[in-house]
Amino acid sequence: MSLRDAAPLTRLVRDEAAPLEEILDRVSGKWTMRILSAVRGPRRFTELERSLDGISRRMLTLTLRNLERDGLVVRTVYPTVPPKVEYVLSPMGCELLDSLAPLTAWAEHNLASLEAARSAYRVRVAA
Amino acid sequence: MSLRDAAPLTRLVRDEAAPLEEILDRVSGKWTMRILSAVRGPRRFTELERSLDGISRRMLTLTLRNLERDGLVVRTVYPTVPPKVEYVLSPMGCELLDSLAPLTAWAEHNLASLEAARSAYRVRVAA
DNA sequence: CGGAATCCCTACAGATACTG
DNA sequence: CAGTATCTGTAGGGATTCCG
Repeated sequence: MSLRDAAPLTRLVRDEAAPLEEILDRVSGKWTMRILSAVRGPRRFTELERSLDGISRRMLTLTLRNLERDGLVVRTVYPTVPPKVEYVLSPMGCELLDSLAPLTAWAEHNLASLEAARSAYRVRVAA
Repeated sequence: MSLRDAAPLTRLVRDEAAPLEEILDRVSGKWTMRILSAVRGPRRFTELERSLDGISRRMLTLTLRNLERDGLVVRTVYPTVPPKVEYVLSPMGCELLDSLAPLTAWAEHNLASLEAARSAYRVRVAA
C-alpha cells in the first residue's frame, strides 16, 4: 500500500521554500481535486463512487484516506445497519479549495494559449 | 520518452471543469515548480543545474522541454562556441506563478496543521 | 556547454474478487 | 453499504554514458 504510508522522509530533509511543492504533491493525485470538489457538501461513499466517473473503489478509498489523514476531509461513521459513512470538507480543506480559485481562473483563461503553444511547438520540431 | 509525448488523449475526452486538473497535472512534476521559480530571471542550463540541488541533467532537460512546449518558458539559443542557451519565464508563465500566491500562502499557514492532523491520525489508527 | 540515448526501479493507478 | 486484498501495467524519475 504505497499511498497509505506515503509520508516521505525525504520531504522533511528538503530545502526551504518547499511548502508549495509539498501541497502540490498532495493535491496532484489523479482523483484528489475531483473528490475535494465533490465533498463540499456531505457525501456518502457510494454517492461519491457514482458521481466520480470512472473511479475505482480502491482509488476512492485510498484518496479519501489520505485526505482524511491530512485533515482536509472529515469522515463520520454512523454505526447503523447497513453501515453509513459520510465525508465532508473540513474548514482547512475548504480554505484550500478557495485558495485555488486564482489558479482555476488562470487555467480557464490560458488553456487555449497552452494548446496553441503546443501545436506551434510541434510544428517547430517537425522543421 | 514518455514525458515528451505526454499529450494525453484521455484528457481531451474528459469531463467539463477539467482545466484546473489539467494545469495541476502539468505543474505537479517533481521539478516543475522549482524550475519555474528559478527562471524568473534568465538562466543558463548549467546555472540551473547547479542551483537546483539534486536534479539530474535528464530531468532538467525534460522538464524545461515541457515548459517550453507549453509556452511557459522561453528558450533562447546563442549560436556561439561554446554554445549558450538561456531560459526565462514567459509572460504566461509569470502569471501562472503569480496565481499560485494564495496557494503558497495557504501552504505556509497550514503545513503545521497538516502535520498535526497526520500525527493525530497515526495515533487514532494505532488504537 | 548543453544536451540525447539507454537502463532500471518504484509508486500510482486500474481490474478483479472477497468481506463485516 | 463500505470497504479490503491481490495482481499487474505503466509512466515518472534517477544514474550513467556518449555526442556536436
